[in-house]
Amino acid sequence: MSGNPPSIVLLPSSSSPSPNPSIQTANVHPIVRPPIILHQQGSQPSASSSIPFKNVIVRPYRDSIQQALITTSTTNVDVKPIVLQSSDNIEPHQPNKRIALDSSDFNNSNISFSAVPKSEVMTVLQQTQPVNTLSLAKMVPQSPSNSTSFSTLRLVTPSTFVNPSEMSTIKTSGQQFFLQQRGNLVITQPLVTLQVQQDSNSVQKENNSNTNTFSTEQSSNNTRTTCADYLPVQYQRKPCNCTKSMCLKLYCDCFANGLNCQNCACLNCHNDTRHEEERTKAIATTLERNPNAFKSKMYKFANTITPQPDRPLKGCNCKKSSCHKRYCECYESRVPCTSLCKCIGCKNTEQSVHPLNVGFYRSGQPKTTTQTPLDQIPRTGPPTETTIPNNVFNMEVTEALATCLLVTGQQCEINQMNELDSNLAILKEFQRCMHQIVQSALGRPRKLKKTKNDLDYQ
DNA sequence: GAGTTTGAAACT
DNA sequence: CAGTTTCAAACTC
Repeated sequence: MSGNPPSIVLLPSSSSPSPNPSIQTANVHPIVRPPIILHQQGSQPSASSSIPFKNVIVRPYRDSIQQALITTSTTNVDVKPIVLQSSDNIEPHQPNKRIALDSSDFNNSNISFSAVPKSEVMTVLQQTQPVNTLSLAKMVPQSPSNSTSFSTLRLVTPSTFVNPSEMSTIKTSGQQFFLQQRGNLVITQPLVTLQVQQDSNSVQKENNSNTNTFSTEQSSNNTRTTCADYLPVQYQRKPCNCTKSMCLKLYCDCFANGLNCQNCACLNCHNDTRHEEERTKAIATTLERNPNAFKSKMYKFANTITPQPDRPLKGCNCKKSSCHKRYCECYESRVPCTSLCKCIGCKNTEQSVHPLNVGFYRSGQPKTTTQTPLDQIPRTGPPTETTIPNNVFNMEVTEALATCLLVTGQQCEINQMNELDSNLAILKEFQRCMHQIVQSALGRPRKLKKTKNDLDYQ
């Protein structure tokens, strides 16, 4: 990912003298996690209102965070209010647009941030029942004329359970955020979304306004999120490491999958919202050259007896790997090579990947493989009318399932549902997904209406 | 962690 | 279309 050093600094353990007595120190175990934007706006700001919402995205990096930890552990840091750049750089709320800021964006602002007392953080947490959210800080407009409208800055964290007793608070200092917490550090993801609202009560209002929006579909009004945003870190796609392609070639997995780079270690990345125009051009160029680009090259449902629309568009061309290394795209996709392949000495046959892609796992599970519990479900024998095919629970299906469940859980949180109802909603969503997966795997038409079985759960 | 190998994508 | 180069990831040491 391209960009500047982080705007967020994580206070290290108690070995560092705290510059401010109110700042607690903590033993920090940085876990870089993907960003999640939980907050959703159900209503558009009125035209007359002046910037009712502002989204601020700060992009720290793992290495830089760790470096900052080292630095701040030995240095006294002057704590001053953090200063955002002029509001020109913080665009009015646009539900589907993110604004990426880096540390340089925080100069000469008319907005500053101050920490929220823990008691207030707790109060709001109790209001919103956030299992996945954490930390609030108040945004204090520097201009006295604006000071009447005290604003809330909400820091949204990954979908990790957060014990309220391990709460983080935000401290600001010059161009840095200080995030600190008792216990393990939670807010360490490379992309931290700060949502700024003008009205301190609007968190509550906003949640209330969303009570009717419970759905696994994301509203078009919502802050832009991707499926990957919601996935637990172990299921996230791999970050790319591109150095020369600007992530605008098919060399880049992110680009090839039609995704913006996120949490990547790439250099000079143009595969992001800041370079949308360039990215669009690159996509057009790539499609011109290869109309099948951005489509799955391998079939998703191997071994099915019914024709699949995602049969491989091309085969592999392996010469030395016997199609038994991840160099081989067929092997990587856990599907046997087909007549479309031009491979030499292929050992990635129908038998070798069946059942349960035994060869794949036994030949040494790659360290980066994102195997899910669902991948481990034994699946043997050819598919029949009543048995689902092998490989149904591939990564895409698993990710989609996990995403649906996470979205459901987050909607429950937003709607302030109690634990029991939340669990029930998630279970129902799981049932719905499983039913759809099985139906799809059996090649049956997608169910449009709920069955009696579905209704029994309600 | 550095260097090598590999095969897909890009280029000529 | 074929050959070559570039690229990023996988792999090895």
